Amino acid sequence: MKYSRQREMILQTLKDFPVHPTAEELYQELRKKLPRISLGTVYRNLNLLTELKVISQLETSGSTSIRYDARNDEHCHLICSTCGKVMDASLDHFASLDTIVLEQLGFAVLEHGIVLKGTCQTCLRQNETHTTQ
Amino acid sequence: MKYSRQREMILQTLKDFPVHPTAEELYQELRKKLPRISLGTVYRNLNLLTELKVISQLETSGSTSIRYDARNDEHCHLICSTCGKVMDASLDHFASLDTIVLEQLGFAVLEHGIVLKGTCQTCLRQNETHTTQ
DNA sequence: AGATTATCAGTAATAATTACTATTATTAAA
DNA sequence: TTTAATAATAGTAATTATTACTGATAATCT
Repeated sequence: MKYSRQREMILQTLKDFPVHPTAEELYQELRKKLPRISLGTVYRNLNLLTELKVISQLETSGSTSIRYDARNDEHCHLICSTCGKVMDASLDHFASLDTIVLEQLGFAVLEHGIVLKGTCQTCLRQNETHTTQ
Repeated sequence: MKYSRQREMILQTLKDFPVHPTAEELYQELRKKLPRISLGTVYRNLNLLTELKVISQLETSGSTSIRYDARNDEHCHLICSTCGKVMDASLDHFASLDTIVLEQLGFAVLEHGIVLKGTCQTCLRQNETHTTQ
């Protein structure tokens, strides 16, 4: 596997992206720095990096396009229904989960895809403020 | 909203489907009973039923096509990496999860999208048998 | 430097989903 | 029950997301 400036920039831009982007969103951002980069290159490298477990793909119910995540360690995603923000959370919080699944269902968990939708701290606070006024 | 035979059959066929099918898979099965049904009708009704919360869409990382689930009550999916089988599990097993997320992360969970990949009971047993032989 | 070959840009092809339109079928009212 | 209104359909076209292909470019090895 050879080094390429494009691949490096794709990975770096994904890491710097504020939200987990689609290939298309990443492509638009990349074009600012590498105007001649092609969408195919973005896809090819995202797939390659995913295979190599350098990055990962998000669980996305409904949405038709794949979103990518620069983190490769297992973690879960919290999506705020109010502001739409996607937050990362460590899986440490759910350490007991695998044990429960194994004991109660006889299923040995290897990988987690956890997406929780709800209200984030910020939106919860604003909600409180509004209702008490 | 008017009754239609097509919609009824779509829902029934989804319920009877052994695995959580894509729109295309459902379409192929439906054609056996309603040879003139169109793929657009399948999509339109699956979307409609999803909006009405009669059915739901699965969390599917990577895979490019949406899979549908006749269950509308919240539950999680266990996917066996060995045999590919998709099993349903109640969320009761993870009752503590929401509390942990709220206390430790300040996030109020409303909806769960949980997909766990691993080895199912059957494949685990076969594995044991093989290794002890 | 020169040979080898992974990677690229650009474009074409495929797959999944949605939109459009004329026709059909369900419902409600005369 | 006919009739009118309109939701839903079949069939097709269009759109969107992703992958495949090809000749040119650039990284690496000798």
